Amino acid sequence: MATNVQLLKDGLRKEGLLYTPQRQIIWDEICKTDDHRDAEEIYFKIKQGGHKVSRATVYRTIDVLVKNNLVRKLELGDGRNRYENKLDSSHHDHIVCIQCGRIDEFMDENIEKLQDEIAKKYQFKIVRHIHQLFGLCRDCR
Amino acid sequence: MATNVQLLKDGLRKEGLLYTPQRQIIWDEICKTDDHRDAEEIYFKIKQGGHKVSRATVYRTIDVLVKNNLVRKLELGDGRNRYENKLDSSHHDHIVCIQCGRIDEFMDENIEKLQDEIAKKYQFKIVRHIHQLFGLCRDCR
DNA sequence: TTACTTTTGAGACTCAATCTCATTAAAGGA
DNA sequence: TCCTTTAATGAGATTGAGTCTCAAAAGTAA
Repeated sequence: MATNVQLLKDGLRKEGLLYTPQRQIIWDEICKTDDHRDAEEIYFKIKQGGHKVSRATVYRTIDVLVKNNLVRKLELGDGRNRYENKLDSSHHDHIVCIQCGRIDEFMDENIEKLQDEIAKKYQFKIVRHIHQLFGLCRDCR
Repeated sequence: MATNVQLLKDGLRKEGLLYTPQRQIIWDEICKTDDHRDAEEIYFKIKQGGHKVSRATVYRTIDVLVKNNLVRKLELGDGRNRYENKLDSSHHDHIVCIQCGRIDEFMDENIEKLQDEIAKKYQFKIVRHIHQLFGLCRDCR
């Protein structure tokens, strides 16, 4: 956990933000699992853990972490954003089971390259992308 | 517009739903442009056009049209879904300018194939996918 | 300590989307 | 045609994720 503390401190300093107990609690909670959880879940887990951090602070801090590349934001289009820590931070996209909610991660060098070509063709400077496959996983089909 | 009427009627019949003036008005409005508009925009355009259709009916009908493959739903992750008619319905994905909101369409056979391979590898049966590139368009970079 | 800045918390607020339920319209007999 | 049944509509209430407000608390620097 020690390195995680430093990661957070560095990220905050870089933005000119203060290091606070609340921000550490939130960052710790997000680092606890590799799940893809929404803000509400994270908020309640912190509450359950006996810590007192307000909902507003959870949302605000998650935004900070996303901006500072410590957390990846997952937009599944169902109205709730999910978040995952980027501790083992290789880029990947997601394949989601519409039945059971299972989320797997995939990464394909060739797709990434093709994306770059598309960007060039349309003269866009890409800053991020979303690539999600939705379907039935092996247990649900 | 004649064929559009038939498309709607067929789609509705297939689902055991009734053909109604409201549904026709909504479908007409969506066919009017190739823009990517949100439900609220479509609702107000109908209102402006002098027709009276309730917001609830607009939302409900759009859902029906999406389910019946007459309309494509675009989830950009900004809390508002966009819709476009699938009259000239070749599959495509979207490249979005985060500055001016411009939305272009792209399609890459190779990416589609790679997706299929990923699905196979993870043993998913894919039913839909989202692939969006976000960045700055040539006018905004 | 003092003066100043940033962060936090509680709850109000926003806004797209959904739900409720009484009313209205359509379909299919007889 | 009228009657019965079923489906759709409209107005407005409700939901729910997320944001905003602002007074209080905590941090910073001198």
